[in-house]
Amino acid sequence: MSIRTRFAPSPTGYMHIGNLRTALWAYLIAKKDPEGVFILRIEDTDQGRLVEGATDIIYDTMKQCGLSHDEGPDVGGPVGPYVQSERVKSGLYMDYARELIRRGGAHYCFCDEETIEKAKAENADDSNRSYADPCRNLSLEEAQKRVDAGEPFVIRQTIPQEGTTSFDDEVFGTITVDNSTLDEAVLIKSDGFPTYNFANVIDDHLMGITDVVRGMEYLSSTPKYNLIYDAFDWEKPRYIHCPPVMKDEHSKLSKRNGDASFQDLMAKGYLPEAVLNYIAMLGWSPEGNREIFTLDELVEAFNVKHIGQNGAIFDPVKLTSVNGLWLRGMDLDTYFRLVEPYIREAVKGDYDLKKIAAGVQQRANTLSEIAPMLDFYDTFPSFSNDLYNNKKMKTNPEIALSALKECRSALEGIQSWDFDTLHETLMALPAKMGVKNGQVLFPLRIAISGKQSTPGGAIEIAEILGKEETLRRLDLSIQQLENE
RNA sequence: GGCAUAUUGGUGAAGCGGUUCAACACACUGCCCUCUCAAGGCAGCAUUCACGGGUUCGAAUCCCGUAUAUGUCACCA
Repeated sequence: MSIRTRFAPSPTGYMHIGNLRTALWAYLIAKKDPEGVFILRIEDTDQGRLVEGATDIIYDTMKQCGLSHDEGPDVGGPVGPYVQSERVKSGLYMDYARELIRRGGAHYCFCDEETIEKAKAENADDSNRSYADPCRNLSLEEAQKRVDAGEPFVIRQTIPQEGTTSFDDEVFGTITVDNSTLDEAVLIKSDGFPTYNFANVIDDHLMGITDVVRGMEYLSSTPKYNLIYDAFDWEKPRYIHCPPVMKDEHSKLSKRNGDASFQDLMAKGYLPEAVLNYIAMLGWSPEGNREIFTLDELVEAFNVKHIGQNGAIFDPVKLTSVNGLWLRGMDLDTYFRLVEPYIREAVKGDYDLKKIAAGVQQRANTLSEIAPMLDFYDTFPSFSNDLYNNKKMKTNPEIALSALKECRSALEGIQSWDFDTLHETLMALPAKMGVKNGQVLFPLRIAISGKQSTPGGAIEIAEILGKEETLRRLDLSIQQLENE
């Protein structure tokens, strides 16, 4: 049988990195199987927490990442609908809940909040169970009578008082718990909606999910879900519980914290591919030493056995490094197409943007680093002659002035203003003057850019600036030095 | 508090009882290259795997206890 996995977010806000990683892993696990199916299911049973537009963010994010689902609300599929609120309308969960009651796996409960609180308090001292529902002892006939009479009710799971329940998790191994520690949780709320606990199990079964991929916060409730599978006599799925993605040692990434969301990462100039690449490795490690993977390559390399059990701290610095690797690894044409708008942010003038892109490609780790590097093209910044002082280059304003004058006269005579000619002409100067390359080219670079550091050397910048502008700036800088 | 899970350097991590077992990457430091900054190359960076016991000829690797962290105990998912 082919693998079927699902990503089942609830539309309560935007996608944060931990969620995305779960989606990614679920995708990878499905796609590892050539016949595998990846499903998107929207879990919106909590009507109170729905957030306008949240579903679209989910679609957009998945799309940007290339995580395309084979079945889902927008693309359809054989086991729809794929939105839980729509499934509720068919009465499906209620039907299964009644069936569960018949099978002894659930019962009606009429307790109000007050009695629950009281029962909890009474139980607190002598029992591990936080809530033993008094209604579990009602006879079905009596309960049915009260339901028919219109009394408000919920349906709760009935848990055996004795024994243990255990299951195997692909990541955490065999987990065993005492039934006495399990809550008789609500399955159907008083508004008739199923809770996550119930809808999830029913949907996973009905949709033929073979591998349940989800956060490890569900680890302790999984035995309860298995009890439901057993009561229905259904085959249980494989479980892959994922360790959390942490913000720091103590706290998980939260939606509140802006920089943890996918959209914010995009806004900060990261590539979707790089983000995906990086987060795949939060809690998972590939077999060899390779670290850069495309989505398809991740499918190939991914292996559940290498998922770790520890929470992984999201490290923006490492992400930046991975992003830089992606950026530098692109061919110039692709890179240019991607980066042109970012260059345009800073450079309005009529320059060869592709040449500028080439200079920037080896230096920028994120897209948003690009514009600030390029501010000197449009406007020649004012700068202090102090910039010419550089110990390593063995330069100072005095050396700079003589070098600049030499450059000025050499540059003036150049007819065809291209890189090779420029290179040839300028490289001849240090030899002629009997100084080191840096003592000529460093001052030149400062003189025409006005900046301590630039994405490109003197020759590249002069080429891009053009003859007229280069000489203009050079004159200004020479003048500034002479006035000192 | 009960229950569950985990604990390798600043970070992600490899390692799964014994052939350098403490890989690899980020970060950091130094050097090289170099017309700046980057990039790239090279080197350094845990006598030690939370702590304490035990098992074993031999443990980061198995067992027990302690500590710590996270999760869960909702008519939230």
